[in-house]
Amino acid sequence: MRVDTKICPLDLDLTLGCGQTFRWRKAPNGLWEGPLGNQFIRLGQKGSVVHIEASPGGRVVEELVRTHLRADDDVRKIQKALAKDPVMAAGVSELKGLRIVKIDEWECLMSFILATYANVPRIAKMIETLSNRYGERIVAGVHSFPSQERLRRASLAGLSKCGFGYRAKFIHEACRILGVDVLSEFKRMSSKDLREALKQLPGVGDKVADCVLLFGFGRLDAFPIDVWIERALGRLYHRRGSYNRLRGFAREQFGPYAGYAQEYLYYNERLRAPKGTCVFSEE
DNA sequence: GCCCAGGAGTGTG
DNA sequence: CACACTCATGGG
Repeated sequence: MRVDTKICPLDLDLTLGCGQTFRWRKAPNGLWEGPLGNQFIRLGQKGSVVHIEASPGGRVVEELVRTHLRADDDVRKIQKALAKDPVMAAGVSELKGLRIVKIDEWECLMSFILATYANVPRIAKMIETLSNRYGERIVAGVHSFPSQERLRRASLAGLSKCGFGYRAKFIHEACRILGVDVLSEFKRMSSKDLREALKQLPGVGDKVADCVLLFGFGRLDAFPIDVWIERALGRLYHRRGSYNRLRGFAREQFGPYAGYAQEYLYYNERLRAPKGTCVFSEE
């Protein structure tokens, strides 16, 4: 199976390797591997074509991958809109194929509760531990992300043995609070109301809420601010201050595609800047 | 050993 | 509103 990316650029390495998703691994043979829903997926890219393998096989895999990679986003239009900002204009040229990922709402919420104050490798490890203990086996050594029903049955004592630290309690309490159909109700809410609803949950503050809005619910105007984004805004835009202050600046500066701007800044600040070749430049 | 990490919760001024 | 402190723990 294949997804043609000729119409609009899509770069698997940029998209799956930039830290916005935690379960994909690049195998030594160059293929990206990971669980997606209840299937184990392998993705490879040759030029403008993405090859898909799934086990167990299914007919809806391509649609699953297309949704996950947001293959229908018109990133050229998005980058053109963002390029009215000179910093963006100078920096997006090598990130044309970087796309925001669309993660399952439940998986995204739990993942970013676990992600608080941890680095990306550790987050990936925690999510793998959670999946191995509470998810269902897909193929040898790979488990799906645990469903609401299964995770709700997890005891605090069990979660506390997973090496999550104080996050174990947040996961446990969030599972108790969330009803079965709450997430489908969330999907119909405005971004503003959804953000407030998410922040009611234990372990969900401004940053986690914005991550879940962006990566889980596909609200492209959300602008999560972590330590890397805070640095980038200070370094490139000379902006500092509270979360809400920075968020206000981002909304005004980047508009409805602030989420994409955030991902470009994040990639540059966390993955590119240490190498010394900054894509983005000051002024 | 150190410092840091896709922070949140709580209390205080 | 802002800041200060605490919370557990693994990676570099």
